[in-house]
Amino acid sequence: GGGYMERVPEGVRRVDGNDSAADESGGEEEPLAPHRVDDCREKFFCQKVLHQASAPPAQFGPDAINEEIWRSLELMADNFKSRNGDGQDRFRANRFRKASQTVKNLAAEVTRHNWREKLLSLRQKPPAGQGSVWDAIESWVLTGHWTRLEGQQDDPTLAAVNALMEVWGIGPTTARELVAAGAASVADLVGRESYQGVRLSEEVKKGVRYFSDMKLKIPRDEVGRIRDLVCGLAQQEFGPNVIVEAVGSYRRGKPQSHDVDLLITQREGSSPDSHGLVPKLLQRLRDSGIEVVDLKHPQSETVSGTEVYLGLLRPPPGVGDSSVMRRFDIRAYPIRNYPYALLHMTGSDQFNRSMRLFAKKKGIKLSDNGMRARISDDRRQQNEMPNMTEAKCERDIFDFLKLDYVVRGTRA
DNA sequence: CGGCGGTACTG
DNA sequence: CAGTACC
DNA sequence: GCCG
Repeated sequence: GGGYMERVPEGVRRVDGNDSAADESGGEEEPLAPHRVDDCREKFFCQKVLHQASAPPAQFGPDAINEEIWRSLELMADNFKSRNGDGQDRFRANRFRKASQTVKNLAAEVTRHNWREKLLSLRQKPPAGQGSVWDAIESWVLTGHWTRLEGQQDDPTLAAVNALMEVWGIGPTTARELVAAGAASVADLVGRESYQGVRLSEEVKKGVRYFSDMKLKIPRDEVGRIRDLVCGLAQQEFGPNVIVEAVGSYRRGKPQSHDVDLLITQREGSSPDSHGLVPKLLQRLRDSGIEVVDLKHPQSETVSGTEVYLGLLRPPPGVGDSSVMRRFDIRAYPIRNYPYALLHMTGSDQFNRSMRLFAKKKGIKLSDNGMRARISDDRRQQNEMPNMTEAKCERDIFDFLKLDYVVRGTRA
C-alpha cells in the first residue's frame, strides 16, 4: 500500500531480518481466518522486503559500529549451530543470524550513541531475556566485550567444530564426532578414508578434496556462461522445448554466486514430464568432455517428479576459470510446477521461509511443487492433495496468497 | 508453553 | 531414521 | 531466542 512507505524512517531499510511477530510463531494451531492473516501480512519478511530503502553504503564513517555488531552476531549464530546441544540451538542460531542480517542490511549508520534507536527492531518485547540479542549488543557497547563470545573464542573444541563444518557434507554432528576423535582442522582430513576410526562419507571426502574450490565465489558473467553451456547441451539432448534457467542468487541479480543453480523443465509438446531429464543431461555433459564430479545424484524416481543433482564441474576455456571446479546444482521439474520451482529456487531462503509460513497460517502448504490444502496429518494423504491453483507464473502464487508481488531482485 | 519451511538424497 | 543439503 |  502507498501509505506504508511514508512511515519508513529515512535511511532505514525496512528489511529487518529479525522477522518480528507473526513471522516467527504459530504452526500447529488452527489456521487463522484468512482475513486475519492478510491483515498482518506486512509483518512478514516476504512483504517487508518491499519497503526497503537503499542498500547500505560501501563505507560508513569512523564512528560506525554496524560491521562489528553484525559480524559478532554472526559468530554467535555459528557457535549456536556448532553447539547443537539441546535441539533448540538451531533456533537460537537462526535468531542471531537474522539479527546479524538486519544490522548488515541497515542503510543507516549505527553508532555508540544512536544504536538503541537504529536497532530498535531487534528489541524483544518484555520481559527481557538473559542472553538476548539486545542485551548482547548493549553489554558490548557498555563494556567493550562480547560476553557471549568470551571464553568461546579460545575454546579449541568449538573452534575445531566451526572449522570442520565449513566442509561440504559436514554438519554439527559429524564435526563433533571428528573433533572428539582428535581432528582440529580440514588439513587433518585431507586424503583420508577415515579419521581415528571415524569413517568419512563419500560426500565428505569430496568436500575435503574440493574444499578450497568451493570457497571461491563465481563471478556473475561466468554463471551466465555456464548456464548457456548447459542450456546448449540440453537443447541438443531434448530439443527446443527444453528450458534451462539460472536461478538462486544469480536470478536475484547478485554480482557473484557461490554456486550455479540451474532449473530445467520441458514445455508441453515433446515429453510432458521431467522424468529422466537430469541423468540424461549429466551424461551429455560428460560426453561433451566436461569434467563433472557428483556430490548427490538421484538414485531412484521421486514421487513428485522432481529430480535433484548436486555436483561440481570444471568450466571449459572461454566459459570460466578452468583451474577451479565450480559447484553447480540442477533440479528438473515437470512444467506444471515451473512457477513454484522458479519461486523456490530464486529464494532467498529467508524469503521462502517467510512466504511458506504465511501460507501455513492460511492452512496452505507451499512448496517447490505446488500449493496444497493442509487437511490431515497423514503424510500420504497430504501428498495426494491436488494443487490448489494452476499457477502460470510466479505472480499467480503471490496473488493466490494475497501477497503483494515482490520482484526477484528484492527477495533479499 | 509450543512452534519455528518444505523437500530430496545418503547411509 | 538422523544428518545434511538446497533455496 | 523470541513471539503469540
